[in-house]
Amino acid sequence: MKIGELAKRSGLSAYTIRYYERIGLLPHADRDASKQRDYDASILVWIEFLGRLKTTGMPIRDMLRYAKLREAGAVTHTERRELLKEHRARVRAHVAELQACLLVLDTKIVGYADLEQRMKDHDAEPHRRRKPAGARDARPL
Amino acid sequence: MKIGELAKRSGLSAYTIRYYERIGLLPHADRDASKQRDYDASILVWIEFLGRLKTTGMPIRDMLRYAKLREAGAVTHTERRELLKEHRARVRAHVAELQACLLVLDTKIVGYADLEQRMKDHDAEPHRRRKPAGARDARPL
DNA sequence: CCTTGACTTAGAGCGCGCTCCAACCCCTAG
DNA sequence: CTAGGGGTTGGAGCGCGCTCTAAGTCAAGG
Repeated sequence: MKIGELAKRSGLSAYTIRYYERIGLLPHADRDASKQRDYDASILVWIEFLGRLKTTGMPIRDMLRYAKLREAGAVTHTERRELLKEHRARVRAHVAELQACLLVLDTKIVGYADLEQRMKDHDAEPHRRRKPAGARDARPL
Repeated sequence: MKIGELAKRSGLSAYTIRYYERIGLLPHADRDASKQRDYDASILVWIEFLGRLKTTGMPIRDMLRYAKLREAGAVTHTERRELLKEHRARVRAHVAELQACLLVLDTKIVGYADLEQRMKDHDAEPHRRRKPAGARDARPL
């Protein structure tokens, strides 16, 4: 597989693939007779995994650490596992943070909806306070 | 409150506060007699909210849109609400993506743990395959 | 009075992660 | 034979979000 096809299949641009190779994120690809990169399909698995690390916010320099360990072979399993565990902890913390922000966002959005409702009420019947007492409010539970 | 104190209280640097004012994320602060920014504590609420937008990955140009609407007053409530709803949808999608990645990470981490276990077993008793049949494996459910 | 230090401005610089360019090479189809 | 469309390289450029610098003003404390 040449770089153009790998680009299509992986979703990365050819520019990015070459860049990743330059910095060491992708292993130096074998070249064919005319010095063009010739990829094995197995590289896709690695690229996909890199994508997940990226999605979860891992900076390139850390992916690089992981890539180096990977290239160093089986003796680095423990180290890689520790690296991933630390990363996972950070991602979990980040997800929790996002969920907290989502609650705030919900509150804010509901707040705007309320304000609009009140403005409509005000336009329609300026002397009532807040909502008109409707049937749906009769039993607040 | 002067910029130095606001920096401490908000967690932003004074540089960043000035930068935010320059680009319009923070309203132009009133200046005291000697032309120094003099803040009201209420600005902290806005900065905190900006922080949540940032945490949730909103780019500055979108925060700017929101800030402009805010300055335009109550007539923009609906628009602001829509903006936040769209943002919320993106954040929710991102959280879902992260959670999917976390599952992959979990699998990967367990995989490394298994490999290590097998290597130990192999060192100890090279002729057995995989795990020694222990009590905890007797009923796989 | 003079120093200290926090403040002011416009603008330069930085780290990240690409993205693209220039100039060249090589293979294939018409 | 030649045009087109891929590939190669090193290095420049970009968009983002700050971060810092230079040169200056100002107010309070010793």
